[in-house]
Amino acid sequence: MPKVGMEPIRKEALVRATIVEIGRTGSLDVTVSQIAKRAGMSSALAHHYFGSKEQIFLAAMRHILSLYGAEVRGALVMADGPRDRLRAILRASFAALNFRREVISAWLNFYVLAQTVPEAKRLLRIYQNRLHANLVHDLRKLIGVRAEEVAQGLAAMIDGVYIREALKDSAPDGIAATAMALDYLTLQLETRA
Amino acid sequence: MPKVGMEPIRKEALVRATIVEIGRTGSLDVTVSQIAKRAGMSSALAHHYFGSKEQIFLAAMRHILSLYGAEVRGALVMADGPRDRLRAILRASFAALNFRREVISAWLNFYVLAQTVPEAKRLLRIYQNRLHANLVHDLRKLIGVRAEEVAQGLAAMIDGVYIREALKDSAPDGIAATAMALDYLTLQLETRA
Amino acid sequence: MPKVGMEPIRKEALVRATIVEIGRTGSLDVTVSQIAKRAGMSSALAHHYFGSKEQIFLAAMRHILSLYGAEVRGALVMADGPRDRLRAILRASFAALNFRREVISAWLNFYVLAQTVPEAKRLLRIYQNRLHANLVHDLRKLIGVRAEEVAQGLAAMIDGVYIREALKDSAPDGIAATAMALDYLTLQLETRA
Amino acid sequence: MPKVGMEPIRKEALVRATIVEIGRTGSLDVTVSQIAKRAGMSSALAHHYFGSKEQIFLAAMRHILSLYGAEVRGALVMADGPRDRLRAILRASFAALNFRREVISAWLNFYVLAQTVPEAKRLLRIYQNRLHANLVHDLRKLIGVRAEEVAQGLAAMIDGVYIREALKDSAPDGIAATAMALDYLTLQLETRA
DNA sequence: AATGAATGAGGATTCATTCAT
DNA sequence: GATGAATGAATCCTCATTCAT
Repeated sequence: MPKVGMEPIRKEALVRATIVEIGRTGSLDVTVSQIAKRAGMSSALAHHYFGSKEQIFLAAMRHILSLYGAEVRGALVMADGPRDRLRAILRASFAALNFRREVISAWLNFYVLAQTVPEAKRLLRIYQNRLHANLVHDLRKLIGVRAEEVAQGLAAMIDGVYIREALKDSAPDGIAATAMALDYLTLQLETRA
Repeated sequence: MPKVGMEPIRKEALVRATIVEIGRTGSLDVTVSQIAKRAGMSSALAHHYFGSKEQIFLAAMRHILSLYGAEVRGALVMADGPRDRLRAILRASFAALNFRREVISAWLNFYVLAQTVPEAKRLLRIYQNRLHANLVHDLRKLIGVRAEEVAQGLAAMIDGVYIREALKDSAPDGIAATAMALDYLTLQLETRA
Repeated sequence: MPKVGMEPIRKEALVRATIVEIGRTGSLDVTVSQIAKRAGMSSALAHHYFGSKEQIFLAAMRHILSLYGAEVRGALVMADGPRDRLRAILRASFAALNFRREVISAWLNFYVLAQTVPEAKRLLRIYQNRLHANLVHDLRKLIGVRAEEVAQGLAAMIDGVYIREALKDSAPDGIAATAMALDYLTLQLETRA
Repeated sequence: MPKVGMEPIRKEALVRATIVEIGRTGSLDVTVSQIAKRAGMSSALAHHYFGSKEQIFLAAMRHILSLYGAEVRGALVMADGPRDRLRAILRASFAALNFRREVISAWLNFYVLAQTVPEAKRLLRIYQNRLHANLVHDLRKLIGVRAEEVAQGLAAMIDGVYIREALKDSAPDGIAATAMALDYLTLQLETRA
């Protein structure tokens, strides 16, 4: 019997390495060799498991999106009531696991990837739709018809904070980011409710 | 007779072509040949004028940033009072000239470029600082110490709207974008003033 | 219980698969993995049994040559007299078993292989020599000294018909091919005898 | 003004080098680098002029086919009457320019290429059709309805002689080859006319 | 000023082959 | 016997950049 069961291990290592490398260089101009090397294997093996560089990138995207999704779901479990749930979503968006240098850089680059690769666009849209649905779901109970536009505003603010973070030299500050989004939310609820 | 004074003409053609090509492909993976071809000249000439691909990109950035700067300055000239000036800045941000498909795509990609190329980062920071200074200048008169954070929020929202636009299939909607930012501003002024 | 006696079974499966794959792609650019997959095993096992890709190809050649040899011998058994024997050889050359798409393509490619691999050249020469000997053996009885050149002509015609078949879209027509060769033979015998 | 007019020179050098390399290795497993090196340039330049390896091969085919065509046309110019013309075609087929080691090897490999590359198949078919048309044209005047099958036989013999030449160690013998084909022709004409 | 010519460096991908289990 | 794991070595192709004219 052969050595077996390496596939998931290798794939995960490659996905992590991809995110690290994209974060490190700040761009998608990362070679498969670099990724493979950081993941501790040959580039040939990386191709063996993923078939192409594009698939590696997409797997990395899925990983990041699922991390984010898990964070949000986890936060919602413990939230009580629409107001609390909305706060939970915003907090999760800037939680330490997602709001890291490399992950932020990866997000930015995935937006670029989505311009070229349809599957990347699809994945990013799923994220956007899910976030929007979550926000609207709770906002509706609080501000009715204005839920839609406020959800758009919140989403824009979240993405905007992310992209601006990519320019800063200092470490990402999730607390401040959360505060800013919460402030916008509070304002809307107080005034329009 | 040698052609004289071609330099600025050639350079501008290349800058325009660069923005178009980045917008078309949605990435910085644009070859100098593509750019040069679209600008109606050989790639050798492009190098002759700019020295390197990086310089071409930077010139394109400067162009876009100066377009934006001009739009804002133009809007401010006709504005009267801090409230009106703030509105003018937001309107200028989503004015038809800046809020075009290609330009939006270029912005997104310049954020990526800034991760790698120091000069690109510097240029983008100048834009951010100027915007921030403009916003704070007028906000301070209206909401005092809270000016800083509201300026951050507005800037994040502007960038967020831009980046999200890159994912949409429909044409950019400057009116809706402006409305969203104005709404945020109004809310802040009404509540915190 | 260890599986015993698998070797000949595996080897034959690989040989058949090799011919099929060469026929399918029409070239020697066939990967060991493709061959192994079609033969229902891993490429590692293919190497285990044959040692190298080259050996797999050579085994396939031997197989095809022995198929041809068997066909000819079978035909000769039932032939009576030199004239009849010559006709039998020609008929066997275009018999259904040999004159199939894949086998024809394999022949063509084995001629190419023989340019590079000495053993392949040796095998092909054995085929040529045997055919020549067979033809001359009987021709001598009929046309004496002219046997040599007529044997050359017949052999060339056979190979020519094969190679030209590789270009056709329609299925190989053994009947027509046989008729053409027989016609040449008859002509020689009638005129020169 | 730039250095100019190199394209045809480079292209021809590459075509020649391709034929030499295919002849030398006896297969299509020739790298673009090998070809380019022999042609005295970088592989990048080879790609610049031809776009792809496949196009280089096709150009080499066209070259060989046009050489052959020219040889035949040249021979026909001086031929008088159908019998003479047929002899001229056969002689041209084995004339020194075509019946060289490398060219023979190239022919063999082009038959292989035609299995995979449609354009190669098309080119080879053009050659076959032209040869067939030429032969039939003159045969018809001499043997009427039997022209078709005799043309097939002659064509098969020509190709067969070529392919068998690829196996020999000694230098190609155009005289003997021509004699063999002429003999077949003569026989047909004498008997069936 | 302008460009065709030319290349070095690099990158994605493939594949025969080996190895550990 | 059998195979998943793993890689080194190629190979095609691209591209920024330089140069001669």
